[in-house]
Amino acid sequence: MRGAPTILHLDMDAFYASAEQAAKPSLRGKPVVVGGIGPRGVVATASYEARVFGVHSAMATAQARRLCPNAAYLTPRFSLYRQVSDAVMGLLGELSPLVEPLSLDEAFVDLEAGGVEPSTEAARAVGERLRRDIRTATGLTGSVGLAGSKMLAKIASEQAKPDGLVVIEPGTELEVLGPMPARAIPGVGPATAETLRRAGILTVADTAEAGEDELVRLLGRAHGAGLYALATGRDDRPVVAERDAKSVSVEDTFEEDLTDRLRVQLELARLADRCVRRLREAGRSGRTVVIKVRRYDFSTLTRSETLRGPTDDPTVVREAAARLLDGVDTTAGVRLLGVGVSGLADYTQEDLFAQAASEATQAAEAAGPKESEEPAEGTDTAPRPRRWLPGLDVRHAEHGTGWVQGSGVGRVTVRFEQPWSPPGRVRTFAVDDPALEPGEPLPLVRPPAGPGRERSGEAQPGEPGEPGPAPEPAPGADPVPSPEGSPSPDPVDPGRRRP
DNA sequence: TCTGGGGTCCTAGGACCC
DNA sequence: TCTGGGGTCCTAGGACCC
Ligand SMILES: [Mg+2]
Repeated sequence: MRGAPTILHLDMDAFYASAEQAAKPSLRGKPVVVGGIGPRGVVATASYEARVFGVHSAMATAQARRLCPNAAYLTPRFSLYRQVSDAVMGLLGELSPLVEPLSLDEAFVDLEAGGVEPSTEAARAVGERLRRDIRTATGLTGSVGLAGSKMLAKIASEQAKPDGLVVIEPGTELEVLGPMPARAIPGVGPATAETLRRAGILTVADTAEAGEDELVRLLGRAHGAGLYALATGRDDRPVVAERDAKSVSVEDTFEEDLTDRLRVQLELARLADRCVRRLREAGRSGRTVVIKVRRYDFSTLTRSETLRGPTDDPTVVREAAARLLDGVDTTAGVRLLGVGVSGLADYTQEDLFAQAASEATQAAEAAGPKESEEPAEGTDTAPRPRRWLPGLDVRHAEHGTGWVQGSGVGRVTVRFEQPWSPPGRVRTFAVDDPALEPGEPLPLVRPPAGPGRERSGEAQPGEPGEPGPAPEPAPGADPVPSPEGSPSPDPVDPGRRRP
């Protein structure tokens, strides 16, 4: 606890959805849902316009479509969100060396460690300036909470949403916290809230009143003691700059349950390769391999095996995963598979032990050793068919850059617009039109077109042949409804909503 | 037409060691 | 030897967060 509100929590507003609206002028002010597009997808972020319809994070996309059929449903573009996140985190880094990112769109900042005078006025001024700078640099809004502890800074930013700033003055913690539902405390989720409710504990004040012993009895040692401290306003957790990851994992939910054992083995090997690729990109190796299997009925199990030493060898991880799968019955159908590696070490550390162990296993199984660096046989099946997922960037040889609005029955609908253009128009192409290719996200704020930036004779990214405001689509030029992606032609025009 | 993907931390039992 | 007891590692599962 501090005497001045110098712990800052930043939370970007509806981050993914807002980034999409900033990138796609035709979606501004309209309901936008970012998340899994497939039959088993869930919502990652809904824009505020979509939340009005009851759509929220973690909801099945299918249910969101029922509630809000006219929203634009977009697949996430993490490369864009990471770009924006890097810019925002860079601004935070100018405030203090102590920045603790919690996700792409959230972070704590210790302002005192950055030399900000420990007063409400100074902290507030820094917070407001930060919000302006974020808007200028990214075009997006973020909300800021300021308090004397992490928990209260986070609660303050929640209260500040959207596009606001809230200070919780040190000394007022308990009167602010007391009436709030226990669920408002970070770390109290559905299960804990239910346990507390059954014990008659509904508010934070109730939680504090219950006492530490009772909470430990209900929730266990660590959780009970931790919750008691937070409920009584005691929170001395320091802001710590980013730590090294402790595990790397990859998982996939399949559109339809897998029943064929060979297919299950193949997918698991692919996942192992993807996991190792990520591990290597991070410059790490790991000692424990874990697989995850979610069956048709959503029952989920994990199996793990610890090697004698850390590895980043795809063959070693693939084989460990395959061994672990041997002990799992998958005959009734599998909806998800995952592969993870934990017990991470710097990958410069030798993994000869693990490789030796793998070779021993192979010898025991009388299986000839494989090429270590090659993807598993059959796991690198090259061209999966190109999929035009709604929301993704495309470039057309003649019309410039745009994004996929929907696709189906052999056609793909593209809206040609850029973050800095007026709303653009829609055109439809055959899915295999050679003039159409996947594109990269454009920056949300137009890069300064200073001299020296131009590439020789090439047009600026996004400039189609025809400048100026886009005309309305010609009647009849519109595409057909799509089984995947947004309803065409205009997913969000309220004037076209069905009754 | 139910229920993603990437993580972190905690618990609990058995093995093993001191 | 016990009217024992910690640590630590491994494994499996679960809660929680964004
Ligand atoms: Mg947010």
